[in-house]
Amino acid sequence: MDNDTASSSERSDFVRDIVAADLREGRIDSVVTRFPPEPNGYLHIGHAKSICLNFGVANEFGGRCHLRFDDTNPVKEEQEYIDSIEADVRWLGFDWGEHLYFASDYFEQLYEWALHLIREGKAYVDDLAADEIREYRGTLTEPGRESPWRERSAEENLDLFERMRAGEFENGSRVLRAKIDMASGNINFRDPVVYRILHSTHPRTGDAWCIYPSYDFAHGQSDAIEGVTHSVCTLEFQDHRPLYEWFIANLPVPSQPHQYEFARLNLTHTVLSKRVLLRLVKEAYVRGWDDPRMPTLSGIRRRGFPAEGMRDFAGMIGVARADSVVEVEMLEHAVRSVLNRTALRRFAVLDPLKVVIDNYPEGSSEDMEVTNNPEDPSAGTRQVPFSRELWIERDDFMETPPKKFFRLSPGREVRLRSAYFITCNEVVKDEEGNIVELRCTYDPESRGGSSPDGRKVKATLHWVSAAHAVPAEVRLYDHLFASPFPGSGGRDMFDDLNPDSETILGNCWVEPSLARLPIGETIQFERLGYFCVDPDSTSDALVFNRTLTLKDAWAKLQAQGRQNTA
RNA sequence: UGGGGCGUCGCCAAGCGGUAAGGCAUCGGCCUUUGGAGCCGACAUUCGUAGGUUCGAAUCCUACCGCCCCAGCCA
Repeated sequence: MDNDTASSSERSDFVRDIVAADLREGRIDSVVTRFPPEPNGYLHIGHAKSICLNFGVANEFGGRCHLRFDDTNPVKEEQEYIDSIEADVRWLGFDWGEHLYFASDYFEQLYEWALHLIREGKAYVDDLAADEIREYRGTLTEPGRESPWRERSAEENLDLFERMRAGEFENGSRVLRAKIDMASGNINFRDPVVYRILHSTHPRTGDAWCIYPSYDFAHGQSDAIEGVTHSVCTLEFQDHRPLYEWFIANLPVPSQPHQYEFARLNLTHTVLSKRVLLRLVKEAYVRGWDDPRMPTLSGIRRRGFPAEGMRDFAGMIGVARADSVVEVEMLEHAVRSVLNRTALRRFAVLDPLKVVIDNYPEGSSEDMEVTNNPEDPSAGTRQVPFSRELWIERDDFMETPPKKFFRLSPGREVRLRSAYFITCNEVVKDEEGNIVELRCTYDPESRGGSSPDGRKVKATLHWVSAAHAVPAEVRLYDHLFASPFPGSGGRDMFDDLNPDSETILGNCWVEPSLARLPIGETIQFERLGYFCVDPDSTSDALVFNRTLTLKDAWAKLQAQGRQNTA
């Protein structure tokens, strides 16, 4: 398991500080954490932060991390989500070993503990309807009122609760509530609901139960059962911590876990909300949970992001308690940095322009040796066929080049990467004046890409031999949301969706070796960006996804120019 | 206006009484057979504000200001 990237293991944060101190001062013998997803959707980048934290801490301190599904609400949960979550955590690079658990494994024990509370006079069955409970709860500034059913006898409560379990009552007709303090400033203490009636089939327990524990009643006790020492969750659960502790203190649980909260991840141009992601999928704004534009782990995987980049990112952003919004550029940097080191370089032309080399022998071809990865000599070289007719990128040519355009133009000589120097002599156009072909000559002495006379050239272009190239579809991706803060300023988030988040190019040519690239491997199209094969590919129809562009100084210049003239 | 949190560079984030790490972004320069990568340099006299304690404060105290979370039988 490659969990110890430099960035994550060297960094410290308040959670790691607490764990280190607890270990050092003997409060615990070994650390136990858990990642507790509810299987009601797919995991996203925000979850990755939590996964890296929980598994990372366990790995670094020689403890263990459990994967526990918080499956206490059967109306929203599905087996599909359980399966995808397991696959995503594994993909991220973490291993829970034998420690796969489900809150539903503890339903019987939780039920016993509910009985315990009733016997102690610390819980009661309430007949109030949901809206009445809300009314009785009071407001943020006014205390609540006690339910008329609050003082039932333990016997009556026991009888009613058993009958709730037996299925005698309808959904919503009664709940079990902890009896704490209706006047507490902390609303979680105003007799929180502990069990509700839900006649619903559960993905794991089927129809064995029709009452289900609430999050507050299930979570801490599950931690206690598993011997979790540090129960790490996000900030919105801070107010629940006193309740978490109340249950632990009032129940005969086998261990004393503690809860710690950190700030959840927010990313610019991105929405990390299961509710919104579910809507994007259900209302077909995207093609599915694994659409390459989705911030889900399955989405970024399909997009070509390496798990290592995701982990490095988690290490870079740190863990703290202050609300924050991380710029996506940081994630993109982490991904590019891994890919620059590992991705094989290949040639592909996305918007082809024909080049004919007049002085190159007709009908012949030769193999050029091309470096696979200049960052990694051990990646070796490959042979790429070269011939008289080639495709180059349309925007690598300009008939009347502006000041800082270094690429090909009439009369100008450039290098074809790892091949020859060529000079453009003639621009061929159709009746409408569109450039359809460039007539060029090459310098046979410049084979490999340098001239014996030491002649310099200002640009290097990528190319593909027309006779050998393989056709492909290439899907370009950009931020799903055009605004850095979707939905800010009172706008509807969905109005901030980027209409150009996906651009499909159907007329691309890639070098022959790409016909056999396996799904899941991300490579670099030289000078263009990182790409991977999409699972939509078939043996005779290649489809590539653009993972990320390369940083592009020329594009930036152009953008600035456009801004200045606008 | 109840309760709980948080405020250090454009964005993350170290710092835990001894005189502001690092990363991303940005801007220069070098180098380059990817306008990629790499390299070098610049980038907070100041830590929400105002007072106080101290030889010394981002770190301690007080007050104020701002932002976030909580009124699901969701998690």
